[in-house]
Amino acid sequence: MTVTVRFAPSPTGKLHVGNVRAALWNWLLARKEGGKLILRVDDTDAERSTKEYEDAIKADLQWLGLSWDETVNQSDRFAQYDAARDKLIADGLLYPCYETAEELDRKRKLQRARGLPPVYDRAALTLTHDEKQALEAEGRKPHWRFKLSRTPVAWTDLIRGETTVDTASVSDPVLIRADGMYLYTLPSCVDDIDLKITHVMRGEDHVTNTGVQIEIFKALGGAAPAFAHHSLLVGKDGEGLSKRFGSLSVEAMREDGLEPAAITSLLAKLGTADPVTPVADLRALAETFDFDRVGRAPARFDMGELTALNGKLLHDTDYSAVGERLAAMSVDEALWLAVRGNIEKLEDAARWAGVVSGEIDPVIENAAFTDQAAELVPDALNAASWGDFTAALKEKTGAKGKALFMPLRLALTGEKHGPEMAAIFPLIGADKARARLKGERA
RNA sequence: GGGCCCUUCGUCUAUCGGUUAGGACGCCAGGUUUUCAACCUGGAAAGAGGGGUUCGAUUCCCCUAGGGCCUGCCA
Repeated sequence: MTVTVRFAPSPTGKLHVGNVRAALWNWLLARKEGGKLILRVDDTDAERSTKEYEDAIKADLQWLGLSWDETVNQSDRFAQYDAARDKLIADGLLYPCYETAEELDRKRKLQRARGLPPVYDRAALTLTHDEKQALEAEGRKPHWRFKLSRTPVAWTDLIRGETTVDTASVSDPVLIRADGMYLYTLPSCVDDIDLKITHVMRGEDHVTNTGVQIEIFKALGGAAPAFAHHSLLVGKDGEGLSKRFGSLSVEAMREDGLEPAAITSLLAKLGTADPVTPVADLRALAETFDFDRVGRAPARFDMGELTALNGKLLHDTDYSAVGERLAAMSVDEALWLAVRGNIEKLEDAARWAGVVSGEIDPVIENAAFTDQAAELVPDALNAASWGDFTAALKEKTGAKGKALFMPLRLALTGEKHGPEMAAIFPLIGADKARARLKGERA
C-alpha cells in the first residue's frame, strides 16, 4: 500500500512555523516512502474560510518547496459527509441535542465547580419523541453528537508509542452544528477513509481527537490510519508559540529575507536527535526522516537560530542557485563569491554591492596613515594587489597587523567587519580606493 | 479543577541498570587570514528536587516542582 499522507490547513489564517513543521514532516515522510501528499483544504466553515488564505497557504508551501500531489477541498464534499451522517444516525451513533451554547456553558461550569470533569451528560439521549417535537416546535434546531463508547481507545503512536485515550472522560463530540455546518471531526474521518490516508501525522494537540476519531473510523466501517503525534513548538523562553503568531508566519519570514531552505532545514530537525545543519536540497532531508529520531518533549523555536542557519546556508551557496535574485540586486558572481561567506541574509550582498561600487563615507582615524596608503594604491588591481599594496604600506610606515589593516578596512568600506579585503579590493577599484583613503566620499 | 504527555550541557538531543554521560548549534580560547567576519583545532558546559527498588540508577517505581496539550455548536 502506498504511503499516503495529508496536510490539512484551514484557510482561516496564514501559514506559520507550527503549520510548516507539520506540512514539512508529512512531505518528508511521503517523499521518503515514495508515497503521496494530499493537500486537504479544511474549508467546511464557509464564514471563516477565504480563497485568499487558501491561495496564500498554497503560495507559501510552494515557496518552501513543499509540493503536493493532489488537492481536495472539503467544501466540495458535502454529499459524502451527508452520507456518513445518515449512516451514523441510522446506526444510532449520532443523536440530536437541543441545549443552547449558554446552557452547555452553565453545565460545564457547574461540573467544574463540583470538581467533576466537564463532560456532556447525554441529557438529550433521554428526550422522548414528543419532547423533541416540542423543542422543534419552539423553533430550536438540533446540533448532533457522536455517541462515544466510553471505553479506553488505544493505538500505537509512531512517535509517542502506546497511547490511550479514555473516551469516558471526553464529551460526545458535536459533529454537526445547529446551523447544519459540519465541524472538523467528521469530514476529517470521511476524507481520510476516502482518500486512503495511511498515516496521519499532526501535532499532539490532536491526541484526544484521535481517540474520538478512531471510534468514528470504526463506526463508518473504515480502517483507521496509523497515527503520529509530534510535540508542539514553543518559543525561545519556553512559552507557547501561538501568542506571537504574526511574526512567525511564513510570509513574515519571507519578507524578512530568510531562505526557504533555512526554514525547512531547521524545522525538519528541531526536536529530533539529528543535528540541525543547513541542507539546500529538501529531498536529501527526506532520506533522513525517521520517527525513531523524533523526541516527545516540546521543542523551542528560536528565530536567532534560524537566522544563523540562514547565513550558514548562504555561505556555500553557488551563484547559479541564487543568480536571478542576485542579478536583480546588481550583484554579480565575482562580488557574490567575495561576500557570501560573510552574510546572514541574501540582501546583505546588495549592501556590499553598495559598499563596493556605490558611494560611502570612509571612516578615517589617522589621516596621515591613510594618505600615505592612498599614494601606494596600484593602478590596475587584481587578486594579488591587496598583498602587494599592504606589503608596500607596511614597509613604508612600519605598521602591521591590526594597526595596518583596520584603518584600511574602515577607510575602504566604512565598516569594521566584512569580507576578505583581498577579494573586494579589486572590486572597489583604484580610483575609488584612493579617494576613500583620502577621506573623500566615493 | 480533571485527564494525557514531557523534564540530560544555554539550546536540540544520545544513552534501551554498570559509560571518562556522546554529538550538534551556541559560547570561550588558540590557529589561520599580517584586521574583523568566515574557516580550522581545542576547551568549558548537563541528569529539576526528594523518596524508594537494586550490588549498582540518568535509565525502573512513587511524590513534589516546572513546562506543554486537551477539557468548544474551533481546528
